[in-house]
Amino acid sequence: MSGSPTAEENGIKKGPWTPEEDRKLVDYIEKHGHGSWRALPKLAGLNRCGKSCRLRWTNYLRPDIKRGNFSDQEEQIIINLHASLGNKWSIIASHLPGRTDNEIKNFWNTHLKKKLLQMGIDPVTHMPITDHHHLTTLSNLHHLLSLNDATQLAKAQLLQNLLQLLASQSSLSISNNNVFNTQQILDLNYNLPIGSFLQNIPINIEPPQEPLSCDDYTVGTDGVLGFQNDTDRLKTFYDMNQRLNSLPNLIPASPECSKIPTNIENNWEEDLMDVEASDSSWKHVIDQTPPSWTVS
DNA sequence: AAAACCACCAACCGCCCCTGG
DNA sequence: CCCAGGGGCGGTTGGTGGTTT
Repeated sequence: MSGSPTAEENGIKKGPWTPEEDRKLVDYIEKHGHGSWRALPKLAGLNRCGKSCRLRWTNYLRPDIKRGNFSDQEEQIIINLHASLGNKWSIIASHLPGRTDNEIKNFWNTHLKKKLLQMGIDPVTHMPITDHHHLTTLSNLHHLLSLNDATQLAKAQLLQNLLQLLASQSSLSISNNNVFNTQQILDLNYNLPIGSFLQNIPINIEPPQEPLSCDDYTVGTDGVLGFQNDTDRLKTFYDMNQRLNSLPNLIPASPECSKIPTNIENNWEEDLMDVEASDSSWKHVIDQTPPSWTVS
């Protein structure tokens, strides 16, 4: 193949950066700014290409880079933003101070994608996966419960959808005035782990009688809190609840399958999968009804 | 204890788009 | 309109460290 020589052919170094190279790059940028990235390596005394310098600076050496694991809040923001923006990593990164697009992309590919798939959510569309062949969690349920008839499969499917709906955590919350409250939305979206939300999940909710009052909350400051979806979600939640309750009870696969979860917290979905399922265990999850949940 | 396997992540590559001259 | 440079993105690689066999 002909063409321009590769970096290595030009004697340009590749691979991991040494502390010495890092120091040179930082020193130069602190004194002169980066200017033209193409010109920088020579001026800074680095045997690297400009692009490598730029990536090293923006992804690692920049002073405002945040280190460490992603918080639940950051994770939720990424999921929410990805649902509305797709793979716009730089835009997503702009909502997470100190995080780089590359870091977010890696985190998405190694953690979040897997997590969503395990929850039965398509990481591309953020919609529940309906293809049975790809519903791994459902197949786990199937195996767990020894489901062998259409009714139980249907119930498991509905339950799975319900879990997905809860997992999508939504912005559902009701204030004393029966109006969604911004702080509640933010709490739910950004501050509370999913498990906390689950503990307040109502099941015997009434269907919305009319469109929710949500003029002020259509879109959050980051542009991701679409309220129409929340209304839809609430309706869907209600509908699934009705359908779920109308189906016969699940039958435990064996006597050992009758353990009842005593506490479902942050890792509630894992708990659900781990605990050998029984009707009473589902009921425990589903029947946690807050004192006053009405929507009008 | 050692090899094999796996998960994670920094870094790279090639392509594309945008912008300014 | 064309071109060059900068920057963004998807996909991938390779090193490292932890876990399993």
